[in-house]
Amino acid sequence: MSDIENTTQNLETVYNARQIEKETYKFWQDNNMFIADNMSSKPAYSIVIPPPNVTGVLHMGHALDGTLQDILIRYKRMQGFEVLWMPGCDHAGIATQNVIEKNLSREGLTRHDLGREKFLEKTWVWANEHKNRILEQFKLLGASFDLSRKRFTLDEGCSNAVKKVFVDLYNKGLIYKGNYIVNWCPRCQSAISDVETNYETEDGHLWEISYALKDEMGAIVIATTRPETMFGDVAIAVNPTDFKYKDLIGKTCVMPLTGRQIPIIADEYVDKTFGTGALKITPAHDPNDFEVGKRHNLPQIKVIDEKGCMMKNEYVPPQLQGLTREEAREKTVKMLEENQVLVKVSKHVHNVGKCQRCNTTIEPLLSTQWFVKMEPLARPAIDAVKNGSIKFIPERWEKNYLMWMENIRDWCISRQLWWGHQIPAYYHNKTGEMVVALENPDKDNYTQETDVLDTWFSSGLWPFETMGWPDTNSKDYKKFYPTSTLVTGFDIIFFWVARMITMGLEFTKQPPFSTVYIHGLIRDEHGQKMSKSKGNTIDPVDLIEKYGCDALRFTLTSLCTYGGQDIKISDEKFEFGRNFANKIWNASRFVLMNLTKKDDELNLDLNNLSLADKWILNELNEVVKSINDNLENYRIGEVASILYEFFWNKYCSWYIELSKIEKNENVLAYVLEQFLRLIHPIMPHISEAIWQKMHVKKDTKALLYCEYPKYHTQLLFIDESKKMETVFETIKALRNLRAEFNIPLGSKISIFVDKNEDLFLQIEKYLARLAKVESIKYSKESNIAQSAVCVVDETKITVPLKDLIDIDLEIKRQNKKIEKLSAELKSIDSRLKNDKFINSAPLEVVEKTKERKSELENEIKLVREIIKKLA
RNA sequence: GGGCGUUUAGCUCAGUUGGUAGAGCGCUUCCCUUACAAGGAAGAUGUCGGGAGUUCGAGCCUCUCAACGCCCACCA
Repeated sequence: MSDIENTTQNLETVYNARQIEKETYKFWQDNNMFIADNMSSKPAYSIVIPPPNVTGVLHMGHALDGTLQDILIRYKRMQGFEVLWMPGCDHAGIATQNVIEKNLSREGLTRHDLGREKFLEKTWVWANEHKNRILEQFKLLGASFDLSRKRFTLDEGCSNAVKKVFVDLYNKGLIYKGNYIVNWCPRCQSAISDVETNYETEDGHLWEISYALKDEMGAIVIATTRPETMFGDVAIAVNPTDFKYKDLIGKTCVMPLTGRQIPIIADEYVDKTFGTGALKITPAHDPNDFEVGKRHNLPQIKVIDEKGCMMKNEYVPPQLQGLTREEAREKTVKMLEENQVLVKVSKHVHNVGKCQRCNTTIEPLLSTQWFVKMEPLARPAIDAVKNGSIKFIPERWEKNYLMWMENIRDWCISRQLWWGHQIPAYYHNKTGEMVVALENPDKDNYTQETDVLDTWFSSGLWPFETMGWPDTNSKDYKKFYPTSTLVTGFDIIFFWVARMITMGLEFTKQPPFSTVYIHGLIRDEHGQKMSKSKGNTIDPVDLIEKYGCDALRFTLTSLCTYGGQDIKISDEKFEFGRNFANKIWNASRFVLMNLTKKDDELNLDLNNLSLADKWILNELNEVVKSINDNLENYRIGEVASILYEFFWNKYCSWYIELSKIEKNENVLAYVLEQFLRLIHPIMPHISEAIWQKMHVKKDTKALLYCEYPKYHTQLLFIDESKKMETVFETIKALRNLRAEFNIPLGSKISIFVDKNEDLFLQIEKYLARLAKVESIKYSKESNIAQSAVCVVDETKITVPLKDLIDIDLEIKRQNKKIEKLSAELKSIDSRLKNDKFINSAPLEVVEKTKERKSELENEIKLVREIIKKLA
């Protein structure tokens, strides 16, 4: 029939995860199995990877995120979709520039020593060296992404897309340049956006400073947490309804230390109850003051520079000029004290803005920046989620997204960095006239804007810039855009997801994806965020080396809950996946060793099945149904536990054991093969490797391409399944009895049963092997004087124990059972006696309860009789 | 200030149409039974955070309180 090559091969005795994983991944890659075909007639399913930073190394977050994407991709591939998982990296503006600058500083250099061009050259060299590293690491996860399409947010295609988007938005009036107060990081030397600013609670002080009134006695006392900014004050503001200060509004006061004169104004923004109820207005260094200043047409006086130092200008006292913010604060306070204008100092806890990248305290600073007007872009992005064309899973993130979108503020997109997309605006060298265009209109006379764009500006275009946009006729764009599912953590919903949605809708008129699958964040065993500085990171590469990639994937998957809770991990947790992989290997090894037929795939003869065969097929069928259902609904953790339970506790513990008694090779192989398909998305390597060894019909080249199992009604065997459950209960009861009476497995037992003769005849061989039952006799009445008895499904199984029996022990055992049964009966009884239950509960439930009642009553009756006879 | 999440066995956590609780690890006893000791068999363990309500019936729904965590806002 088949030649020797087609014979199922045996598996190695020891499961060497890493070796198998390396070989298997190479097999897929060498055969180009991850390459998407944009001319395929199959329906498309596509995912774009959240592009990891070029600076990055693989961490547990990637491992989880990558695994989940790969599971979806592999599942859909097996379902017959033409899948594309688009890989790539992000240029990570600030992060990368920081790395290069740090390297330079070791040589005692700054980027300015090199100049822009040289610096970028150096950065490109570094980026090119590193941009493959992280995607190479993703391969260790078994990622089935299409590396032939690998992209980079600074590559030519992305750069063109960025330029086009910028110019279009500008022409539509949705990008503007202006002088505004922004979050300035004195260390990064750049503006950053609101979402890149984190607030930390700090212990500070509230200083109350007296400002003397001009031309009259008296003073007004203001409260501030930042006295060093006072040199930029342009007014004192009080609440118009504050009677304390009613008479002062409109008057002028004289600033301490500098003697500059500023007006007292009224503005409703001022909180009467806070501090002294009087507020100094410093528009150049506080966002709220900036607004107040604009309302009252006040000047803006800058006293702190881009480095966070006091400026050298007429407003700052000479002895403070050039000092850092911190030094200046200390000295200012001292000076105020000396001048006896410091009225009060109190401790004050407040929130201080920090740069997300380097944790430096943000300086709100007046500067000229580029902004995207978000409100018009947000509206369709809100609608898309509200009308369901984009769905979040879990749903609760929708609310989060909508709340942010509905209160959206303009997005500061310019960064004073060199690494990134240089803004396509050009200034005339002489006139200063500005042109926003794809190309420099005249290289001799125009100079390009030096600012670059926020990194998230280009990643916001990721789903379509990677598909060939702006060429909407490109094959990839037509086949794979819009993408299907976006998989990411909740921490970048605002940074990334929201921006992709706004940009996608604006420029492609379609939502960039239909589902956003949000998973939890990986934390350490104490629930702390993992970070290098805390030293609590776990390296996925180490875990893969130690436990294997499939073990890592399975463990992570099994920890995913439907609600997307954060996942706490520790090294030992991965033993769970390792043990399961080992179990799969060993069970498969047993099956393969026992296959004699050469051509056994799917030759299921439904007319020639034993009770056990029907049971396992029925179980498998139920599993198939529920796995498909759960995968469609992103309940991936559930999928892992269902497969674990089925394989370990059904297939291995029972079916394989039964097959040692009575073997049906077809079923044994069929169930294993189907299981390998089912587990493949989660544990791709081990399943593929075993499948390659067992599969003989090679009509499909790889498990990766096999059809994902489907539910079949002809595999429903409900009655047989129930019977098998009785068999298992019987075996368990007998084993329990053995354990309780300390009967060694070596000594066989005989049993008497009073019912179900047909079934017991059928399962005699099972009981013989699995419960060491020597003989089964049938008798309505059995002498139980020297016996132990178990009752399974109302069948009385009597086990004569001769002198072995300890009657007291047996009575105790039976009484324990009565107790358990009675407790249940009691509660069921009270339910059934309640007319309201009978009337209002569904008929089905009432019937079920009644059935259970009669079952319990019978069992209790039987056990009572047993006790009576024993006593 | 606003919003969200969590609180279930010693530990880590599952538990979606409401029908008196599950897994893994750990623990106890026994077993190297010819796939697997990273294994097998048999067990023990919970007033499901507190309180109230709806219901015949609540871990699950409503309200309330408490503890912990996160996000947004940013009263100087």
